[in-house]
Amino acid sequence: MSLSVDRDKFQAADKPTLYKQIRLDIERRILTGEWPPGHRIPFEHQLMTRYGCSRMTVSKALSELAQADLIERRRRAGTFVRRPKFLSAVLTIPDIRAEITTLGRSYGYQLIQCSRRAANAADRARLGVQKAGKVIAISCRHSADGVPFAIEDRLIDLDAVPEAATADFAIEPPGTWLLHHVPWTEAEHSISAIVADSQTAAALDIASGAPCLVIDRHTWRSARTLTAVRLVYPGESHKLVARFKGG
Amino acid sequence: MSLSVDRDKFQAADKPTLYKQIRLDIERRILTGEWPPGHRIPFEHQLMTRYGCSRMTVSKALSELAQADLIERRRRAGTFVRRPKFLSAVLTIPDIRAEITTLGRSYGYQLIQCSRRAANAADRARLGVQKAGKVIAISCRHSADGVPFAIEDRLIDLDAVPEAATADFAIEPPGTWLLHHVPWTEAEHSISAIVADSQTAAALDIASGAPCLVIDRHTWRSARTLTAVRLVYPGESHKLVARFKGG
DNA sequence: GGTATCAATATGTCTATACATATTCCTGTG
DNA sequence: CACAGGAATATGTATAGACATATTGATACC
Repeated sequence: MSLSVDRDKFQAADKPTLYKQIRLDIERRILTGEWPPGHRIPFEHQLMTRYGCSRMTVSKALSELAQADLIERRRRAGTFVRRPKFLSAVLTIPDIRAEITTLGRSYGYQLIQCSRRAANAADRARLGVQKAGKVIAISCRHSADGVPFAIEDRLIDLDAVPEAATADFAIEPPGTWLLHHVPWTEAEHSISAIVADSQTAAALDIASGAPCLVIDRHTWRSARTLTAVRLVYPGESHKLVARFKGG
Repeated sequence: MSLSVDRDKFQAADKPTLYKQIRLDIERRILTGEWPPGHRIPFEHQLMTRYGCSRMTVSKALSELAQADLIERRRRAGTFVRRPKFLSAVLTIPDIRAEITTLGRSYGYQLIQCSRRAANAADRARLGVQKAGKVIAISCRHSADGVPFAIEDRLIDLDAVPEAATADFAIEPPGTWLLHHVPWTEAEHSISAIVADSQTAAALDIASGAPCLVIDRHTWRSARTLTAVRLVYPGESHKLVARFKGG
């Protein structure tokens, strides 16, 4: 029986070796905006005199930053801070409201239910937390041009996200609010298919027994659960598309 | 809606330098399941004799894999394939056979139909190619412990993949064969939900009208279509999981 | 002015070597 | 047998040097 031995990779204070110090130093300058996107980072031979080490060492630091997509290295030209990377936007959590409005369609939102309560056993299981705390449970519906687009059933851990108590989910969809107010570090999508029961069918205005695509999303910040949400989409009219490179 | 994963990084194909070849070789073994999670990767000095290079070179390949979280390196103990595979199903091309066998279940495969023909209009539309060429059309079924796992309906462009003419798809599943023989550069997954028609239901041994998860995958090499495949999974037993980081 | 050519230059890869460091394994001791 | 401590070992970091390669920028030529 292990009490969830979770090796905290954020606190794991690596021994500050030289190349790691260099990497962190440059990373800090980028993240604080001291070196904005497009900025040219000092040449390797300048960095080696600055840090008093060999070129291989600064090269190792820069290589890791390049692999993490924070910088871009171009022969002869130099090394540059990358523009806001698309990869993260790509793997980011979609904001349904933005998704619909950017397609030029009108977005509609109805709050079905919103309650605040102490977490019961089912809530704790769904959030994957041990001890009881307060949660907000929300049911709502998104629509595009008046046609139901998705129904959402969400649980927010109020201990992890106390600010959520002040949000008005009758006006702003919880997903949109969270995206704008709460930073997250990890997320997991679990995608499956179901057939609509009568209640779901009524909410989505489809036939009972029609296929639906389900996304169960769990979101964390530093190993702490923030929210769990289930989104149900009419399965014939919606598709998830993922395009990627490999080889 | 889109989970729109577009990892487009300008360049087409990196020059295959030695350390990159090593990295890709190991990556392939991990992703195809040849080296399952927990497997200990050969020691660095073994890899340097295998690839005929210095330890620094294999170390660089391993370091990048470690940064990508595919492997874990432990001093004195060795290097191991990591258990939680990041960005699994949705963002990689899973080898169904490996997927099943690494879970310790027995893999079963039945070729339902395999024909070779000149591409008709429907084939061209599905492959997204203009001119007619030869194609291989395959229908088959995968099962785990004797229970149907997925049905597969695939089209291979023989002009792009002439080696496929020599493969025996009665023995080896086409997905597995392709993964081991044909390098790809881009792929797109389109995920949706359907209800099983009577034929699908019979093939998957589920009730007619039961939900199914569908993956339509299109694979290219340098903008040239290689294959298009539709995989149908029983929707209640199977889930696609995508785990990712953000902020 | 436009263009082909070439040298300069910054990054990219690789080697051989050295020592540091964390773990495991083994061994001697109580 | 338990345990402390040392030897063995695989990875981790760092060095200097060498050559490769892509791209820029200047130069010469038409």
